[in-house]
Amino acid sequence: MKPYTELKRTHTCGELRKENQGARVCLNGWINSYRNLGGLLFLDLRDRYGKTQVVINPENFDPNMLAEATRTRSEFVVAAVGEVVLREEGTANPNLPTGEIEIKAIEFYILSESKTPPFEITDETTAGETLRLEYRYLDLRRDPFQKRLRFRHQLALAVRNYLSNRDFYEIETPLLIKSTPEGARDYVVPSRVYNGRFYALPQSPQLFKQILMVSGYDKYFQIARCLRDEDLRGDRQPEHTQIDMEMSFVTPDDVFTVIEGLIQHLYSELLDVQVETPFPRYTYDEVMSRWGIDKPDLRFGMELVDLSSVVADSEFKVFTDNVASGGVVKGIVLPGGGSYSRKQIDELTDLAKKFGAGGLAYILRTESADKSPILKFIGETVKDKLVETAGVAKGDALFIVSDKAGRTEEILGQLRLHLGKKHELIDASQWRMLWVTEFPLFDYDEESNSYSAMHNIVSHPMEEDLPLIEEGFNSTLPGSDLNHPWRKAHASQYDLVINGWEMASGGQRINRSELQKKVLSILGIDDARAERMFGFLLRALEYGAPPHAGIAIGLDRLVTLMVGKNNIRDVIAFPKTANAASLMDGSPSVIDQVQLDELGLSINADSEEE
RNA sequence: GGGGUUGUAGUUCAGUUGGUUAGAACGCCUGCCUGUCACGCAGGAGGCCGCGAGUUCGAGUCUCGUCAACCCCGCCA
Repeated sequence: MKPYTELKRTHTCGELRKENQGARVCLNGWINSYRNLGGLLFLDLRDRYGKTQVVINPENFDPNMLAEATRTRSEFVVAAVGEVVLREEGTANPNLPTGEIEIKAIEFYILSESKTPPFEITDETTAGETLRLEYRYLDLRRDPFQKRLRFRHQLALAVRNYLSNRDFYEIETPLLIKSTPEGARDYVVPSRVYNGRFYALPQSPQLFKQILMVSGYDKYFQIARCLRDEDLRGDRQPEHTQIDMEMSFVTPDDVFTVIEGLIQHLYSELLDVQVETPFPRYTYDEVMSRWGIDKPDLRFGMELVDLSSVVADSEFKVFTDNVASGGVVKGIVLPGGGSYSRKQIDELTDLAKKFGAGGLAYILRTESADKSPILKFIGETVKDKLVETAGVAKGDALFIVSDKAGRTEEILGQLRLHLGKKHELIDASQWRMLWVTEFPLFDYDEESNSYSAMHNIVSHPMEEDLPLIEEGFNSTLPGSDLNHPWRKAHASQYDLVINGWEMASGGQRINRSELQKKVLSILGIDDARAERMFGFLLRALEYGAPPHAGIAIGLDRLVTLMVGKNNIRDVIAFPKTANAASLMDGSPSVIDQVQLDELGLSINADSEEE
């Protein structure tokens, strides 16, 4: 066999056309398929650029090379030297860009053999995901994956160009950082030099990008890996990639403008979709009230309708008592739901209970009558008023939940999503972007009687709410009281939502150490602990930190949505399973005793495996 | 941590009320075939029914446990 230096490809498997007729070429590629017609041999070579048919006629063909060609099987890597010829009349393949030509082979070599793959490398596959994750290198060979990873590359490149053209610097921040156990659980890396100490892998570059603002790099971005040791979902992996940004001497409006321009640019460049800007903005309170979720999918209707005042005059104590004690009664209308069966109602009720509802009331409207189990309690008048208020047409169903404020909305929000998907009410051709703003600054936990950060510890309170921070310290109200100043404070914090996916999250950051310390103390972190955990940030804030704001876009999610998939595994080359394992390389795995000794670690006997 | 779904040939699946030798398609192997491109035709090999207990005369099928994958809640931005 010739040395490979003489067998390197002259063309890819996707580029030859009839204009190349007569050229002597050499192709390298994988055997996509082979067809032996009893002498005449057709081999389809594949690489990431396409497929080209090679034909071998045994007449006048070197017998040794013919033997090699005959034993060639799927996924062998081969080199074929030959002449580009026009296919005979009627034998062109219109399904292939290269289908008008073929390579009439002169020489043929096997560069590398392949075992029979566990599943066929085809555009569409029925192989299960477990198998495909174990043999990820074969799955990635498939054309849909080649296209998606190409799309991902192009998107990342477009992001870099767009931001670079607007004076942003891409600056890398460290992967080995200090563990700050706020928010998600850290992935932790033991130190060899300092036995008993640990680095953490970053959940995001948050604090480092703020410090870059202090350092004067007033427009920063980074396509950054972020790691979180939390349970997985279809839209969550232990490591994901963010388009992380921060700007100084700006307000949130400036961030919105940059992001809207970037998103508009990406959709236009990559999908040829023209997106309208500015994106609509809704406060957190408004989206929770209208859609019952902080990331509403606006591609379909079914907004929540407040029915509290309508049922307040009814005789139905379940409703009236709830409203009297501060609860709310709300409903959603399912178009065409008037024909719902007993069984469908029961299923939906079970689902509502799963989301925390005590029960699910309903009114089914048909041409002939309105059916409802609560009719005898609420009476015709209130029923008609409900139907009118909610806008229930004949043939529709009204589903009603009566519960505490907040929970009612969340339950209905989940039901709305469920019904929207189930009855295919979602217009998949739409792209609906929106901003959600004015999140609560703090979450209050009833059990531990303490505050936690709704987003993160560096969120700047909204300017008009700054007095509430001070008032809170002097308030005599218990933290559980909804009127406590701290519970009324909002953060200058915003999310970008696209088609019901939380696509980006950001905010204006605290740039004065005094305020930062106050917020930390509200979160139950005293000065000593604050110094231990965030001392480096607090100190940096003491040396002239400019007003700054930023955001991070979930790159995996954005790509997933743009390529029309619904799981981020489909746009990540080497993802983990739902149990955070990699089936391909077998991580996580046990390590040698030698390694443990060097790190000064020992494994508890009861947690040891194998 | 909790709930749900699934696990049978290399792959995707079927498998009756618990009953004799567990099937199909694709893939794989062998032979034939000189214009195929989902090539065709003929033949063949291939099974710890995820794993472990239990019930039973008898278990792919029923029960319990366990493992794995997927989805959801908690968790997470």
